[in-house]
Amino acid sequence: MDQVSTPMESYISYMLAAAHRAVHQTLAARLKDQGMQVETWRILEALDSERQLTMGELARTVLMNPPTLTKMVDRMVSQGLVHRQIAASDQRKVNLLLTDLGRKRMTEIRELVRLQDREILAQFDPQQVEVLNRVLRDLSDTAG
Amino acid sequence: MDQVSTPMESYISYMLAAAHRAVHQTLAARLKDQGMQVETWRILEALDSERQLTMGELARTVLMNPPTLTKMVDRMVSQGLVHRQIAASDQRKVNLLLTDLGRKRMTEIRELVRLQDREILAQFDPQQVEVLNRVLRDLSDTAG
DNA sequence: TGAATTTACTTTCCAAGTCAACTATTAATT
DNA sequence: AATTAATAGTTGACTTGGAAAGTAAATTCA
Repeated sequence: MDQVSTPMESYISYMLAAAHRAVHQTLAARLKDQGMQVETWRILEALDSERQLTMGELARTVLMNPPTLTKMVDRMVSQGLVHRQIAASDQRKVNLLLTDLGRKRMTEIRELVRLQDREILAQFDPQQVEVLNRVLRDLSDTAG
Repeated sequence: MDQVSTPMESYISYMLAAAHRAVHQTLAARLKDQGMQVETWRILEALDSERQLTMGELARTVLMNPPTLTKMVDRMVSQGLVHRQIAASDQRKVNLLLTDLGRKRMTEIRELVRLQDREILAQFDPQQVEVLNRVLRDLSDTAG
């Protein structure tokens, strides 16, 4: 795969898109074998770390727009991975909770993701990894 | 905007997605004011640097799947930004060419993109920028 | 040479995403 | 307290994206 050297590579938005796409696609392919989508796993993972996440909080965490999340959660509910619970404190809010199946699937998939992470990071030295994390974190705050 | 610190941030695929999303969204918002989409601009830019790009080459360059590109090019043709030309050497191939309008729009937008790039990179020191470029380039080769 | 294969691109059909409008609930104002 | 405004989430109409099939041209090979 010889990627032709174009001036495109001088734009950060492009380089980020390219790197993201490559990493996302390999991960997606692996998870697909397990009948799992990257975004679906991300939701499960987020629900595991913070308990009692509302739809809004979750949307921000998993980088989705609210309508997209609502529809994806609908599918996940019908797959038995999560269930909705109206918050007691505020009836407008919806808390999402993992089912046992959801937690089980999440744990399995998590290992695959960590494996890929290790494979990917193995090609860089620790300083590079540190800079990457630092910079990506700062870039994430670029937008509101 | 206080992004809660979650273990999500320990996954590279997530950090890449977050950084990409943030940068993409601010850029998209600016280009939208000019009635331009990021992907549309990317196509124009690619066509400007390499002349006589076929659909397939272009798809790889601008990080799109062929069917998606075909449809986007259809729209761009009807907007008068590009036009198709069947390659003389191989009748299966389609060369895309910038129109005068396409080239004009591209030049205008390019400045906006470069401006944002400068703003973003200003917050990092040169070594960080160098590592970022190096690492993103390597990550792009993660997938085929 | 002509049948089979590969390559380039497009189309089709269906799944998924998005904007704007909508409902319900809570908070703020006067 | 009653009205208005703001917030949380969902819905609906529309657009876009993607996998797989379709078309057509070029290439391989028997």
